[in-house]
Amino acid sequence: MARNITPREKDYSQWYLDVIRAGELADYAPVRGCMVIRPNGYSLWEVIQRHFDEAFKDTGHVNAYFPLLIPSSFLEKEADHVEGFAPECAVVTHAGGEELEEPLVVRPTSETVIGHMYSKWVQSWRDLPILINQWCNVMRWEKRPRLFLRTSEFLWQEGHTAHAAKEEAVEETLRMLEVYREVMETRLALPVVTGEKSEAERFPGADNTYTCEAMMTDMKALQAGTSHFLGQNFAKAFDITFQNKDGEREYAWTTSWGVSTRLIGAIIMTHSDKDGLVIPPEVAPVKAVIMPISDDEKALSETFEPEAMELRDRLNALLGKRSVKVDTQYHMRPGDRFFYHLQRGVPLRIELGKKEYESQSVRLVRRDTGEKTDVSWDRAPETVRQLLESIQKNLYTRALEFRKANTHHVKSYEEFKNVLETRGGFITAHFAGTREDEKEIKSETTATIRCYPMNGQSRGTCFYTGKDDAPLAVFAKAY
RNA sequence: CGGGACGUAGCGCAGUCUGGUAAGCGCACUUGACUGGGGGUCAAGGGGUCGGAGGUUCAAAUCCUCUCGUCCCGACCA
Repeated sequence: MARNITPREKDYSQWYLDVIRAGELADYAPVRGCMVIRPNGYSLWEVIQRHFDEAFKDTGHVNAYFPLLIPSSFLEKEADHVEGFAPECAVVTHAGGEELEEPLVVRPTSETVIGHMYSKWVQSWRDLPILINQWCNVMRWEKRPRLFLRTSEFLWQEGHTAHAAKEEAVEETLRMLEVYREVMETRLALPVVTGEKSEAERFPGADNTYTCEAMMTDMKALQAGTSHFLGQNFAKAFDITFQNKDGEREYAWTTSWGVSTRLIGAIIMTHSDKDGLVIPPEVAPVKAVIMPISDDEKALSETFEPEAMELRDRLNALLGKRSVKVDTQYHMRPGDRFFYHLQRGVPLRIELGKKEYESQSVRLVRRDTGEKTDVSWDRAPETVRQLLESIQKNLYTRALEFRKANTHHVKSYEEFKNVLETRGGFITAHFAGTREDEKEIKSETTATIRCYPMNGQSRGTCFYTGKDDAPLAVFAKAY
């Protein structure tokens, strides 16, 4: 039992912070709302990044970089956009020892600069589509920051595409939503509900916003990624026009989509436990650690350690460079070394001591279940591979089962309030209310519409207004 | 931004009401010994000027003012 981590049931927020501290993922920066992502957190982000980046490139996107500073007049060109972002913008008013003629906004997102550039780059239908992504930082001033979930500065990826036809842009929006779902489920082991956002929760300036919603182990919802169909709103604001095949001038159709370091928060709150961080093997910077154990220094350096190195090399050949490390922290006692890796979420621990050496075997210990397996040296690589797969699968299944067990369908508002209070979790219900109704429900229960699920084509009577033919919605309290 | 709690060693805390003989405890850290397969034992050590600034006072961790930050609740929020 970890003694430096608050039990989850005692204080969920404190548990979350303890996991981050014990796992050395992040630390507070001198500026309020900002965080330092420490090497353990950053290497996790790098693996996550790699999976998404691959998926973007597989779907024809290329990376580019647009600047951090945006003329404030750009934000104002799209009415909803400026209204949505103005309150959380940081603005640079002085530079070079002088007051600037036009203040510069630190990007909260880049639709505007990118729109400006696209208008220069697009002339003909032959210039479309443009499929660009950028990895960068953004700044949205937060009143109530929380490590990884809501910080004033965070790292993310923003894809921005422009298309000649509306259908193509809609298709792109949905394709990227599906790419997100795929990577989140197969790599991060995060089951998500994909769906469309209500009008109230839509991205400022978008016609439609689609989302991936995940359930955390406190049963609250976390928006893990969004994909927006921007219609021609930004094309009109930034004059992104092209000549079509008939020689007519048309506005382009644009999309944007993003996932951020918030995903690290999602991994923590989905998989971690009383002993700290648990990382799914597919995103773990270190998939397994080999621990030579002995009270005899000579045996360690001459026998166990060389054996461990050899096994490491065989495993790395199978699992990829640097996937497996040998723990040579012999100044620490075995128990301390166990906890060290436990708290860092390493999926698999491989013990090699006297007992194993004599029988030419190793002991494998799973991070997710604590289950121990002894296996001979020659069968070790294959078994490790299988166990990692099994851990990956187990984490996903466990999270999915948890979500299923905590999702309830209701037919009336009374039932809605009752379920929310007594059981919590996700609530599915047919809903045809207005924006005001949604607001009313929120102020009364603090639950919001997370999305209208993609695969929830069922229609029914609205639980709130009694109207017929209402679409299915997922409600929950959210981060 | 409103309400509440809190900032004393790397972490967790006591001391603050009743100013002085309070810079203290546990863990962690250093050195040594015994140990060593889920956070071991003993011994000897190092480390803080009490979030910051200003004020009251012979004297401030302690009282007053301002300020910065963290956590919780609320408002707001891709």
